[in-house]
Amino acid sequence: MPRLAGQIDVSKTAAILDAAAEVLSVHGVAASMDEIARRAQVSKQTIYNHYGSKTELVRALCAQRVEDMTAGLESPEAALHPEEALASFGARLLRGLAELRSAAFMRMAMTSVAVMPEIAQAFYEAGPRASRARLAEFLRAETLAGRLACPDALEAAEFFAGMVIGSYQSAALLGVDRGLDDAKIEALGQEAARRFLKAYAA
Amino acid sequence: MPRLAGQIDVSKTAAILDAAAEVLSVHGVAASMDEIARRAQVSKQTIYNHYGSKTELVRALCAQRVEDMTAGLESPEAALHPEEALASFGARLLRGLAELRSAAFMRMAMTSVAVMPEIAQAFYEAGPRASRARLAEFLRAETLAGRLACPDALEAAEFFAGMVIGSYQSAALLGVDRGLDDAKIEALGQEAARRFLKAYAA
DNA sequence: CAGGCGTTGGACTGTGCAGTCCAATCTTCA
DNA sequence: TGAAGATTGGACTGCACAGTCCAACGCCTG
Repeated sequence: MPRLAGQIDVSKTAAILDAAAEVLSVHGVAASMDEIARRAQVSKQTIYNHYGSKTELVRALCAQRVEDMTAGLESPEAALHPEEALASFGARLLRGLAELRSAAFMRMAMTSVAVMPEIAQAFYEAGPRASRARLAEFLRAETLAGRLACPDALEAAEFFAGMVIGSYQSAALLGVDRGLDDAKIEALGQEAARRFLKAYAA
Repeated sequence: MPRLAGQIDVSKTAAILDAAAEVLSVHGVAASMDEIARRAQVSKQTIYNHYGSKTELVRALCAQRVEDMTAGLESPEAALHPEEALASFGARLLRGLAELRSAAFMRMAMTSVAVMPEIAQAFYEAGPRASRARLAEFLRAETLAGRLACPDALEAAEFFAGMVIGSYQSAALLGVDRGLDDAKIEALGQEAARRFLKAYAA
């Protein structure tokens, strides 16, 4: 990768961020800068040239992560039958949780609540809060269309998301493997959708 | 508090554990032994006499916590109307989450997944898993009695617990204050119970 | 070619912490 | 009263890590 004379090497920035993601998701905030530098095949000084401090590096990494989360979030498709739409939305939610990376990052954000509360807050808004908001929007539309009856769409969204996620999130965060495979994820999404429709039938 | 000649002073053991709980729940595993000693009004050496190492101290503290969790766990009362029983069980679940101490400990357990996976596992079993199991038992009984129709009681239990807890757990863990007061807790438990009954009507 | 600037790696500083050591003191039992 | 053993506090060791410094080197641009 070429770079301009005396300009910061952008390819290094990415390498550092990637390495930081790997190392931090394993060791949490306790990970050492030396190890990140080693993993990124970059001198420690270079990291400090790019980010100034460990705190800044973590902040940058979290910002990227939050962006990824927001970008990857899709709303339920109104074109489908509500049960199908909910089932597939639920399955997507669960799949997101099941990713190891995601649990590791959530863990990191939690760890640093005391040190950097804004980061944890950002995670909450981009993750749980945003997904519920999207779902609530869908439920409101379905209610207006007469296919559902959700007087409090946000509460209903929390209920549905909670049903699907159940204790899988706690399990993932606590490193307990509950053997969630694709088939189970689909089945859970479907059953939750079915029950939800019964509870909120128009 | 009296003690026997040359015997470990039990009152100190408790003081150490209390201090450790306070300090660790604020600073996480990063808390220093010196501070715990200061808080317990005990010399550092005494802590080492009692527990041998920081790891052992954390382990003991978690064991105590797990015991408390298990002891405090009550089943829904079958004598009540299922809706009331569920509502009050749900409210209890939420109240448990809302306690700051509980979130801090969960965070601590998560932080140490990499270092002491058994501890995290124990938390999972004593917390989320045990409460779901109790609830499932209740649902099975109600199903047998013909007041509900839960073909898969454990799944239904996860659904109900998930509805109640919603994203409040994530919020608590991420240090986001959602202003859960007693009134809201009651209302949530009630509404969740109502919807659940509709979804699983006999 | 020359000067500027990022990069490198390795040495270095300072700090904070786990865990140890020790001599003095306290508490109970025999 | 004496012996056993726990407690104390403060000094001490060893280590790991954040962050700095620096001299040598490469890469562009003018």
